[in-house]
Amino acid sequence: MSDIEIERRTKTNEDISFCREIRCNECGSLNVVCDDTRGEIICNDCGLVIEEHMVDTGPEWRSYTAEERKKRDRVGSPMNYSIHDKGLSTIIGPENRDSYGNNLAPRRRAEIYRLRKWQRRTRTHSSRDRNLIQALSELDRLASQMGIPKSIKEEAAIIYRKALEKKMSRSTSIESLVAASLYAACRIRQIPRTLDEIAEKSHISKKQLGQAFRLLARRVNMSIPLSTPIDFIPRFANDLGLSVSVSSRAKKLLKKAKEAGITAGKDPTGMAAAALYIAGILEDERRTQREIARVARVTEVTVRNRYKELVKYLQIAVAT
DNA sequence: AAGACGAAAGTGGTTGA
DNA sequence: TCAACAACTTTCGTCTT
Repeated sequence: MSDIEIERRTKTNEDISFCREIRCNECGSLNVVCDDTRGEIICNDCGLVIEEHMVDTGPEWRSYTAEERKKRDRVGSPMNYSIHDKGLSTIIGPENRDSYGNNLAPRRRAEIYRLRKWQRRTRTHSSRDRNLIQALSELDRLASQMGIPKSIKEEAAIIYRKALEKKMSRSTSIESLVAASLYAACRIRQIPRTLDEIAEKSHISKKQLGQAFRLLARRVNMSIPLSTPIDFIPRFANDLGLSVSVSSRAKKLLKKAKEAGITAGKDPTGMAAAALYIAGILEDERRTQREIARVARVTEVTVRNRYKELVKYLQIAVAT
């Protein structure tokens, strides 16, 4: 038991805030923090992930009045593009009559004519903006449905803008590009979602999403770290209702596996699933392969294969 | 009856000529 | 551009608890 190091997430930056009214259901502590970056509520004493996939309750991207605009302090440059009427503004009608149906005076008539002209011009100029409006609203919907924290949503918005600058909207649908940006943002922040999960909530296929993402990674030169199995452990463990000791154990197993070089080239979710399976047995909180395979979105066969590899390595480790 | 195991064939993506 | 290739999935029969 002593070799199990309980990993504690502590208050490290301002993304984390205390939420006093919540009590940890594992140890009863009130030392519970809210981590917006990871989208989780975590007990600071025992490390239990109390809540994840929190719904983002922050202000909307769009704003329609000067007062509202002042409140939008949480976003940076993408906001410039998100202030838009979204097609809801008044359109000056084509008839030269006032609201009573009377003909307009010549001077007034000329004025209205000028206004119409400018409205037409600004509208045709804003096709790019309209793309962003649509994209950002889709991003809002997707992120909120998946419980993605706002900081990651912003990251995704920035990535999307970069993609637009590279003219990626020519070859890729808005939906695919939004989903790919979100996927990339999650990878960058080390709390990966699987392609499957995002494709499911978005209205595109996994294949389309994968293609869009690969194109995105190539065109927008940014470093997207490889997702490691360890990144998936907290989420899967929580979905399976496993205790912290199991996930700590699983993480330890994965670290050893990585040192042994048997994780390379393997699906990280499958790897994470197998580690949790073994850790569950070791910690007497067994879950069936089927249950684990379901939350990790891989097949039982894959869990088994990874599991066999891990066990093979572990026996060597025990023997030496 | 449910879970675990493994073989065999199929699928979609990557790589290197 | 195409074929070889590795990883993963699907399917299904058998063994174990």
